[in-house]
Amino acid sequence: MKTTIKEVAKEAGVSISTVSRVLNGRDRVSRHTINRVREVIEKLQFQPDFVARTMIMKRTSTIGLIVPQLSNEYWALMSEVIQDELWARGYTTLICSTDNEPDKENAYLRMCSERRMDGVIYCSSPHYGLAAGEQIEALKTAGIPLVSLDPNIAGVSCVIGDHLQGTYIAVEHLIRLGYGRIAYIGGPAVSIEREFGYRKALMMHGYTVDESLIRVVQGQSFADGYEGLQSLRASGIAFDALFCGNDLLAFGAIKAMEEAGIRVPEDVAVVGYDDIFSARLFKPSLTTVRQPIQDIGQELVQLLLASLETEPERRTVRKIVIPTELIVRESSGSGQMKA
Amino acid sequence: MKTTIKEVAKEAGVSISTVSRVLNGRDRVSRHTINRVREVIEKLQFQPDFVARTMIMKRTSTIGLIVPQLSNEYWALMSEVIQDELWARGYTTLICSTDNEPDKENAYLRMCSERRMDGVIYCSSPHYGLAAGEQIEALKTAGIPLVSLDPNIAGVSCVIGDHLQGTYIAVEHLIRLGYGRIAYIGGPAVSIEREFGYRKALMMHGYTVDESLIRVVQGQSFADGYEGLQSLRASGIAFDALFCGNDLLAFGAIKAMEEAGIRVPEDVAVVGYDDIFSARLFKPSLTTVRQPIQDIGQELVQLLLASLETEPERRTVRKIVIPTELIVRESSGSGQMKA
DNA sequence: ATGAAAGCGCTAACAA
DNA sequence: TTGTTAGCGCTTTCAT
Repeated sequence: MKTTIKEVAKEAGVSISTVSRVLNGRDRVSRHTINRVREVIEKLQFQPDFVARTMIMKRTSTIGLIVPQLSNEYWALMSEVIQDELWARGYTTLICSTDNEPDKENAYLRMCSERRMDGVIYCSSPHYGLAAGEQIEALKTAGIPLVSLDPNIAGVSCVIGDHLQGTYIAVEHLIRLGYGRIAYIGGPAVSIEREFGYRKALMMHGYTVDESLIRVVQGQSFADGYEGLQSLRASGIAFDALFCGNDLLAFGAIKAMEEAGIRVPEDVAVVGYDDIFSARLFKPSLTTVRQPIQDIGQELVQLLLASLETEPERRTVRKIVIPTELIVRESSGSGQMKA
Repeated sequence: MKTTIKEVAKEAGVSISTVSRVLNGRDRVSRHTINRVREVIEKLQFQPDFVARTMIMKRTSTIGLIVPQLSNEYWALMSEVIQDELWARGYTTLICSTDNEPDKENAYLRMCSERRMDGVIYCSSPHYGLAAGEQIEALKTAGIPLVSLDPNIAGVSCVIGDHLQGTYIAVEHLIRLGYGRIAYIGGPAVSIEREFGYRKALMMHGYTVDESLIRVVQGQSFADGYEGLQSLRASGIAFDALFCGNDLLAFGAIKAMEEAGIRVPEDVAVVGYDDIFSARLFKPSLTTVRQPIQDIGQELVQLLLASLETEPERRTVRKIVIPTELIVRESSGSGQMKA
C-alpha cells in the first residue's frame, strides 16, 4: 500500500493540512514543524499522489502532443524538442502518434480532453486535419488551449516553417547556378506552398513556368519520388535541374535517374527539402532546405504556455513564421554555364 | 465549466450512481433509463472526468515508456510500435525520452511512480542503467510492474534481440564469402554481446581471434566509426572485411575508408547492425543485421500486460530472446576467393 | 502557526 | 433496478 499524507501526518504528530502546507510551501509553517515533517516524509518514502492533487488543482501539468508519425524522423525530432522544452518548464508531454489515421487522431484528441490536458500542441498535417475538425472544436469548447503547426485552423495560433520562402531560395539557388529547365516534384497538402515558392522563384527571375515540368504526386515517399521522375521522363521533356518537395521524394527521383543512366548532379542538379539525417549520408549528398525544428518547437511551446497563463478572454491568435535555411551539398552541382 | 456527472443526473432525473452505471455498463440498468441518460449525456456533451475516475479505480490506464532518444530512429520506431500495441489494448503510453541523461531518466522514472503509471517499459540502455537503479527499485517497491530491454536488471522481465546470434550470422556471412581478416568496431555496453558473437563465429569456423583487429570505441555514432577505422589503419594491420556494432559506426568507417581510397566492398567488405532507414539508401547499400523491432515491442507489451493481470505474488520473471535477421546488400560484396 | 472540515468528480458497497 | 452514502488522497477555506 502506498503511503498517504494521512500516515505522514500521524507519524509526525501534526494534521494533514500541515503536511500539505510543507509539501506545497506556500503557506507559512514553523521551521521546526517543517523539519519534522520532512524527516517523516523521507523516512516513509512518501510521494504525494499526483492524481489526487490534480483533481483539486484542476491542472494536470500535462500537454498533449499530436504528431502524424513518430517513426518519421522529422516528427521524432520535433517531439523530442517539444518534450524537452516542456519538461524544462515543468510540464509532462503526452506524445501521440496518429499514424496518419484520422480515427486515431480523433481518439487521441478526445483523450486529450478526457484526461484534462492543460493544453494541446497539434502537429498533424492539414491533409488529415479535416477529420479532426470536430474534436478540435471540442477542445476549444472545453477551454483547452491549443496551438498548431497548421495555419488553416481558424482561431488557433500556429507556428509554421516558411515553405514558400524555403522553396524560393532553393530554386533561386538552382537558377543562380545557371540551370534553366527546373522541374518540380511535390506531394499534396503542405507542399502546395512549396509549389508556390517554386513558381515565384521562376517568375521573379524572368522565367515562364512550364507546367509540363511540374509533377504533383500522391504522397511524400521515396516511391512517389521515383514515380514522379518516371512520369517526367515518360513525357520526354528535357530538364537540367529538379526541385523536390522533400528529401525522400528527392531520393526516389535520384534513384530513378540513376537507373536511367542520368547522372546527378552532372546531368541534373537536385534539391530536396527538410534536411533529414540521410541527406548528408546519401550519395550524392543532398542539397536541401532545412527547417529549424528546434526553433519551431520552442515557439510552439512558448505560444502555448503564454496562452495557458492568460485568461481565456484575453488570449490572442498569433501566426509565427519561421525562416528556413538552404544547405548546399553535392546534389545541386557546382553550376553550369548556359550555351 | 465542465459538465459533471451531477448535472447529468439532475437533468436526466436520476441519481449520479445510475449515471455512473450507464457510463460503466457493468451494473444493470433498465433500457429506458439507459436511453434517457445517454440522451442527456449527448445533449450536455458530458465527458466523464478521467482523473476523478482514476483516483478511485486506482489505475491510470497509462504505461510509462522510457527510451534513450526519440530522435534516434530505432527508438522512435520502437516507441511507435509500443504505443500502437498498448493503444490497441486500451492503454495510453507516456513516452519519455531521456536524451541519455541519467538525471532526466531518474526524474522520468520518478514521475512514473508519482503519476501512478500502471506499468513501465524501460528501454534505456544498460550503460546508463546504473544511475537509475534506485528509481527502478522504487518502482518495484511501489508495486509498479516493469519490463525492460536490458537483461541486467535483477528481477525484471526482459525482451532482447539476440545480439550474439545476430553478430554470429553476420560474421559467418563474411567468412562464407571467403574473407579471412575480419576486423571489428563496436561501442560499449550492449555491444559487448556483439563482440562475443564476433568471437564465436571466428572460433566456430576455426579462426584464431586476432585482438589487433578489434576496436572498442567510445560511443555508437558516425564519428566513432570514423575514428575506429582511423585507429585500425594507423596500426597498419591488414583486413579484408569489417563488422561494425551498428550501422552508424559502419557509415563512419566507410567514410574513413573512402577518404583513404579503400573501396567498399571491393577492398573491404562491411556489415553493420540495426538496419536503420539509411542503410538501404547509403552507397554502397549496407549489409546489416535487422532487429525485429515490431516483435520486440509487442513482446514487451505482452509481458507487461501479463504482469498487470497477475497478482503481484504470482508474477514470474521472463527473459525473451528474439532472433535477428541478416539483410544482405552491396557492402558485403559478392565474395572473394582466397589465393 | 496549526487544525477541522468541506469538498474535487467519480465509483462502489449497501440499502431500499 | 435505483438511490444513499462513504470515501479515493489531496488542497483549501475558515476557525482557533
